[in-house]
Amino acid sequence: MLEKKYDHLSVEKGKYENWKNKGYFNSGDKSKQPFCVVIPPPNVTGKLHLGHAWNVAIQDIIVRYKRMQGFDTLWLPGMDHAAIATEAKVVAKLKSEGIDKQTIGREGFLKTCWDWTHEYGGNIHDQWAKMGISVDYNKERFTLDEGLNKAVTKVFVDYYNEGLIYRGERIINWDPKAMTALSNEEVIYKEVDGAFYHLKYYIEGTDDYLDVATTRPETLFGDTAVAVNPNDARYNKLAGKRVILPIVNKLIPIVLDEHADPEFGTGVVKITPAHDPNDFEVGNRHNLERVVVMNPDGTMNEKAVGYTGLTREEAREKVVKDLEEQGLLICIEKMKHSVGHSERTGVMVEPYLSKQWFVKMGDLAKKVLENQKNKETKVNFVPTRFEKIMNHWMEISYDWCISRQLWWGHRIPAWYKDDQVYVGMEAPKEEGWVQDEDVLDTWFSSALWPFSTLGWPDKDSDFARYYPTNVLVTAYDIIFFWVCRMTFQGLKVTGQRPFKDCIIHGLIRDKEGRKMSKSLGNGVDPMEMIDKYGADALRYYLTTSVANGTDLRFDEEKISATWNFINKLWNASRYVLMNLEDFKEEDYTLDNLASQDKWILTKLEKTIKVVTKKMETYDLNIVGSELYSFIWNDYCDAYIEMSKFKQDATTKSVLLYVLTNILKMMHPFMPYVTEEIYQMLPIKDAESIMISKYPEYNKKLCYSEDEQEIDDLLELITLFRNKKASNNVANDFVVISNVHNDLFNKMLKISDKLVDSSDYEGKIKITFKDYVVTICYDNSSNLKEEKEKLETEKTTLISSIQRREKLLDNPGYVSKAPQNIVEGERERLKLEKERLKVVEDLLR
RNA sequence: GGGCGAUUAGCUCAGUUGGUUAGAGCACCUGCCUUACAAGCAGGGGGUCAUAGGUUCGAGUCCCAUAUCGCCCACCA
Repeated sequence: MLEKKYDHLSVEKGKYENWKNKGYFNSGDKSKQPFCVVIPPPNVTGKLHLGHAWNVAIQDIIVRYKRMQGFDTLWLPGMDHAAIATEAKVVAKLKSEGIDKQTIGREGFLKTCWDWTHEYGGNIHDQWAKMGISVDYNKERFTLDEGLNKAVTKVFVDYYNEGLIYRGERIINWDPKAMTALSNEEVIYKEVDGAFYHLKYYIEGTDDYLDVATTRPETLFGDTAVAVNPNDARYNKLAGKRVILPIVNKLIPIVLDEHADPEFGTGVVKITPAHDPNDFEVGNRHNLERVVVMNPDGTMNEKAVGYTGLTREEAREKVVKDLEEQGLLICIEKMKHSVGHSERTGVMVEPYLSKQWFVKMGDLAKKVLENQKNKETKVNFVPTRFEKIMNHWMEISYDWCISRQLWWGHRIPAWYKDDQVYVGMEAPKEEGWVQDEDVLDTWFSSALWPFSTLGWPDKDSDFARYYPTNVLVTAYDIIFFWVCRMTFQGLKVTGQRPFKDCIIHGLIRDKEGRKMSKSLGNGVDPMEMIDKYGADALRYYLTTSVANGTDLRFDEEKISATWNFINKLWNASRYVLMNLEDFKEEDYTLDNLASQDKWILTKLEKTIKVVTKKMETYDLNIVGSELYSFIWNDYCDAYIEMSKFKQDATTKSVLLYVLTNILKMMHPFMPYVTEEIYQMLPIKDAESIMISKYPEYNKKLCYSEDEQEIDDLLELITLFRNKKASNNVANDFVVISNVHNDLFNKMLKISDKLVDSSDYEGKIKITFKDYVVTICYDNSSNLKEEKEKLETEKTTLISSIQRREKLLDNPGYVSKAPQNIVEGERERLKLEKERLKVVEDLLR
């Protein structure tokens, strides 16, 4: 016997370990169709937040559903070494112990990283277990494990040999705190208060100067020209002349270049090729020298004579002050402009000339765009609008800077000796070769995740069976970082898309709609919610509250409401089990079905049909509401109530049959509570609901006539209760009824109140279709009130009838609208006219 | 500057290829401890679907414009 109240703590205890030990999570049954999902690997040193909980809940629902449908499901778990994120944490930790990364050296540092990996990886396992996710731990991977390392290296080497990876000196985004290059995606632009510093660049041999406006005066040590637009009549005649670079007092040329916008600033722009991507291009066009004026840590280098060693910020202050003293500062114009910041360390990114490794994106991106035109082979985004995000990225794609000046990651498989470069799977045999110090962008390895984890490039691995994967689930903010890159890597390396469907969910926000963040302190720990309401409630709440692709405002009250829903299911099960105490397998029968039995079976089948359809399109929120209303309204409020008046073997069998199907459909959402109840059923088709068979729509169990009959009775019951309540009918009443249905009388508790006629003055006449039920009661004081209500009803009816008549008189409507719609309209008109007649009679 | 999304009940959100009287949860009002559940039951109130046009027999849904909010991308010397 179940406890009176659902207790999530006891229900969820021990089940996960049991499932895991029984091997239910494992893949590999070759007799079945494969279905594969790879988990978006969380950062190994991270802590799962609500977004992760949401993400894995969606995947687990899909995977459990497919597993119950008889697929050989492989949900592959794993974690990401998260190069820069982890390294930053380890560096900070070491620093707090007074240790510098350089002191312990590469080897010592990596050991610390691995220690952390093992420690934190365990935390993530614990959190996954609490969420109840059915991943195949036998297949777990880590982005830095041996197999993945091999895949990463192979892709690098192959690309290099094909000319798709090259090493070059370019302006890249430099993080002066982490002291590494970044990709464009790792830069976040923020509006900051800045200023235009107007400086005097005197023209050689004259007393005239050019007003050069810059936001970064400290970079003037790297200026190698000033540019004006060739069509700018104010300045173009100055081409070929030279100006005196302030402070440095060096002569630099005035060049004509389209980059200078006459409309912007003063129309004169200083060119610093080593510290600005646009200036770099200008420098290339005019063969200008590139002068790097900063050290990797963001301090000024020896080129900034007199400023060497100062930080960027200190240098700016001093430069401005010195310029002012020398009379070279015209003015400071305050303005707002957007400045790139490092996603990880938060510091201002320095555009920096540096030798790095790049992936040539042009052809790779084109391949994706081409493939997206093919319906059979494209990545299907859910919702579809997110495909545009990927396509846009492919259209504007620039070469991807993949080298990072870090230690924690995949070391670049390149070796140098004098001027020679060697790229290969193994180090060169001869003496004197030195390996590149850098590692790869963490996204380079995660881009290979859908196939590297399956054993690629080994031919006889899981790769052959499970690739391409079926579904990838991720939030929209990861499309640029990950989805785009997996797609082009998959297409290039394997010749196929990495996944067929890509489900995009939104971000979790707080109740006010703000993004959850550490700095705001508005984050919610999913584990706390699980302790409080259970994983089942959290999972259902997260996955059924909003449509795909939209953000979710976290609302604890809704989890609480979900808990109530589970409690409802729990108590319904409790009722069923109470009724089935002595029930045996041989008692089970679906013969001699009464109308209400047929009714609930029909509603069940309809629910199975829509649920299955919506599961296939990943509309989990619709599945959720369908199940909710079926369970609560149809099964609990109606069928269970009706079952109390007919407690034969058929009723018990139907109660059990429907409950079993409910539990199965709910199981992907609420694995724990459904398993708990399933285990107590007197008849079951599997040793665990996890591996039981998912319901299939069965048309044979649909009885539309009985469905209609009970629908009508329920409608009539509601009308009856409504009228009775709104007219304050006490217990002293009798009923004249033409509804000769015992169930109806019992539901309304009027079996002993039925009469053929009555002397009571109070009469409420309820009509619905052919049913006429009159409540007769002794309460003359209510007569006036009742009359008013009838008047209101009459007015409403008349206007509604007029509306319908007008509609049905419209030849366009009758000829063009679908037949069944028009028929329905006629039917309702007929009912309303009949009711109007009744109301008018009563008012007479 | 380009793009995307949102705008529906007091709040948070659904709303399928256009087709009954636009739904749910929470909140609210009324009455009930009816032996599955008071974290419940029964009944109820509450919306000119942001605004203005258009297409259509018919628009929350499709098209155009506008407003407000949010996000993404690009530029910002």
